[in-house]
Amino acid sequence: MRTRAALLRAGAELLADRSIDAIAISEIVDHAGVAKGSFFNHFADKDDFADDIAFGIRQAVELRIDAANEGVTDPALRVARGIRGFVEFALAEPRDARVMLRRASRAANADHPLNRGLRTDLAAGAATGQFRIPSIDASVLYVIGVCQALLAAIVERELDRDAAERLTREMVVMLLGGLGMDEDTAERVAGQSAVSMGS
Amino acid sequence: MRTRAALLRAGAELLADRSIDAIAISEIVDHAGVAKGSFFNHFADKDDFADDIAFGIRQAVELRIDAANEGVTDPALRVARGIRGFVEFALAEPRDARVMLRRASRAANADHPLNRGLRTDLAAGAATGQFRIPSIDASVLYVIGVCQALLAAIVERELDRDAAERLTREMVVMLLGGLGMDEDTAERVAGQSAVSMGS
DNA sequence: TGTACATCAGTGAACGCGCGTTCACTGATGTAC
DNA sequence: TGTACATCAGTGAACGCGCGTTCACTGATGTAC
Repeated sequence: MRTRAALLRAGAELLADRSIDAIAISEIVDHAGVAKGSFFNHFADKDDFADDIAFGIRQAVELRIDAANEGVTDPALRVARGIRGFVEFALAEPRDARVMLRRASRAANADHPLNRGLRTDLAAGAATGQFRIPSIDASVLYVIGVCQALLAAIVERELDRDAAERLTREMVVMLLGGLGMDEDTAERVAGQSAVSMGS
Repeated sequence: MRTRAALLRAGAELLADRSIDAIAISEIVDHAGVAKGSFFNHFADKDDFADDIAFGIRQAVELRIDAANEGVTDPALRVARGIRGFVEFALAEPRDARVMLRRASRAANADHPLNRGLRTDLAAGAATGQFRIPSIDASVLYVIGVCQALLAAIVERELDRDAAERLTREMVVMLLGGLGMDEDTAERVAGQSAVSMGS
């Protein structure tokens, strides 16, 4: 299965800059260093191929988010660390992050599986009163928007870890402020979520 | 120039659903009801064509935003009404809004001309103390993110004016909260920006 | 261990369709006199 | 006003390249005996 893996890797690299429709299969196989016919041993067509890549990326992201939030119960901290999980992913796999952002419109709908945890956290925080939000639906959308803008800035500006860390902290403070937390608490939670990141 | 206009209109319709690379020139001219050769009387190639469409859309958006903020000086109200301007655009020209969002990654960089006014407003609000923000740069990004998520929800869910109005108000309240305004003031500003919208 | 055979990922030449692009031509509109 | 000519947007048939897709073949690996 080395061929399949090489194709997926090549595809992810090319998809970071262009849509699948702008990429020829010849380019993909050239980039992967395999024969053209091999492509069709593994994928029905280009769309199937792109879907497989997107699926793999989504799995990798979910892994990071879940790892970031393991054992954490406080809703505000969970939201903050969820954002951190995305940022970690963007720093570790910038090409994959670009592919994810390119396809983001589909993930932006508030019912997407990736957002089920977020919805739960926001509802929990609203229930305890630490979040004061106009509606769960709007707040899910709100968090997604802030998170996407943050990730887009990190990958497009190619920020290093320090710069990304700084920007993330600033964005998380504003994010939590918008969820109704006072400034001091927001700062504290943002700080807490930061110290637990690996360097 | 009826032919050129027909091509641009057809292109905008097709670009709402697919990237330019996934659209054949034959499709565009069929959709526009003109001869294939005519395409090359007006555009050098597909990318040139797509750029022209994007330029036209950006002009239309700028018109709406400028109109929304004419004579308004209060920074918070300007930001809120700027968002309203985008929402108005999304409601009036949903196809164009989809094209804009599809190309949004380019507009997401905080120095984009569309964002020059936003940056000024945020700096002004920070200066008067009505905004308490960690940095201008991060807050520009923050507003862009919230606005894009809002627009994406409106056009993807095909919300009607009432539903869009409700969601917009909720998002603007959270947005202003994140910029450091207290909840009551944020509610008041969101309300003020709403009443001045046309029905 | 050695031999014969089966399997199947991988190969790359070949094919033919559909695409972007060209171009000789048409016909409507404007202009000179 | 009428005539002759120039201009140029618009046309659609034609072309040929590059693409997605196919397929007969190769060679490595596994299995039976």
